Amino acid sequence: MMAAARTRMFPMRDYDLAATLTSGQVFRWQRHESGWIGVIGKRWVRLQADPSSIVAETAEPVADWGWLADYLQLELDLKTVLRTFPDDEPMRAALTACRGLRLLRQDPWECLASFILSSTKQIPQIRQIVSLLCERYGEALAVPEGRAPTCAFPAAARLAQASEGELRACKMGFRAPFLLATARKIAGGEFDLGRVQTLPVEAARAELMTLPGVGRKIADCVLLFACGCSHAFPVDVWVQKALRQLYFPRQRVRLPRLHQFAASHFGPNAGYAQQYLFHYMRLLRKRQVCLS
DNA sequence: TACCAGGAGAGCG
DNA sequence: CGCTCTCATGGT
Repeated sequence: MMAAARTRMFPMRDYDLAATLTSGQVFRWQRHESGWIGVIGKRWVRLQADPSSIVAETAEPVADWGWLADYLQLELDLKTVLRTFPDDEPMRAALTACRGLRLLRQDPWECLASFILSSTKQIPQIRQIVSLLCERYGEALAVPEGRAPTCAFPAAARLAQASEGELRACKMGFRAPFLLATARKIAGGEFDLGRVQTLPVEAARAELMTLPGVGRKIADCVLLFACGCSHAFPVDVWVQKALRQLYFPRQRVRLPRLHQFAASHFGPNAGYAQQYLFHYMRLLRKRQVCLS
């Protein structure tokens, strides 16, 4: 048994931490000097990546780092996942552009709440809303000496006590009543997020979609980013654009057909492939990738 | 200024 | 069923 320590080095290859933390699956990580500072559960965490390892630092000594290995999915063999992607031109381009991109394993409530806030918002705005929410409703956390104070993501029970007006003051606009109603269903025990994780994907999706403000896309985000359903394939405006442009050029294809195509074309880790397409499209827009 | 953003839900024919 | 409109807010 290793002694409890505040830092730990994990040997790791093929892990692009920057791409992973900025690819629109999580909204709280901040680049700081040469590393990343964020919160996992009720722990302040700093991550530092180099080509062969990830070094983690916490505020208080840790004996069992399993929670971090789980969050970062350190034991996942990326090459095995990538081999299940279809060998077509769009995927090859996305793979080249996004080498080392990973999927995290998030807390279901934080993921659900964050994506309820995500609808028709740009990622920097989602980050701002989530930041305000944590600052105003989250539990204060221990941080190392000299570090800025930070808070946990607020529990459903805490948000359930807020008023719609207070939530709107966090700049979430028309999403406020959705988040509030969902928080109250979960806090009141009317909806069991833990049980959803034990259901087959289709049943879990249907269950999630009974929550206010949760449609197909947000349900799929929770399934993929928090429940480990690597087949779940969230289709947002960017992924729609990617699928239409790359796979159905000059055709009129409706959303249900895109879902059907995605489910059959991208294999058992379709959701993983989806994240590569999403990130690839964003890199293209920012012109940070070569087209040829 | 006009348009768009990791959508969902309601109303319409 | 398929389409359109609305819902806040901030960025380009």
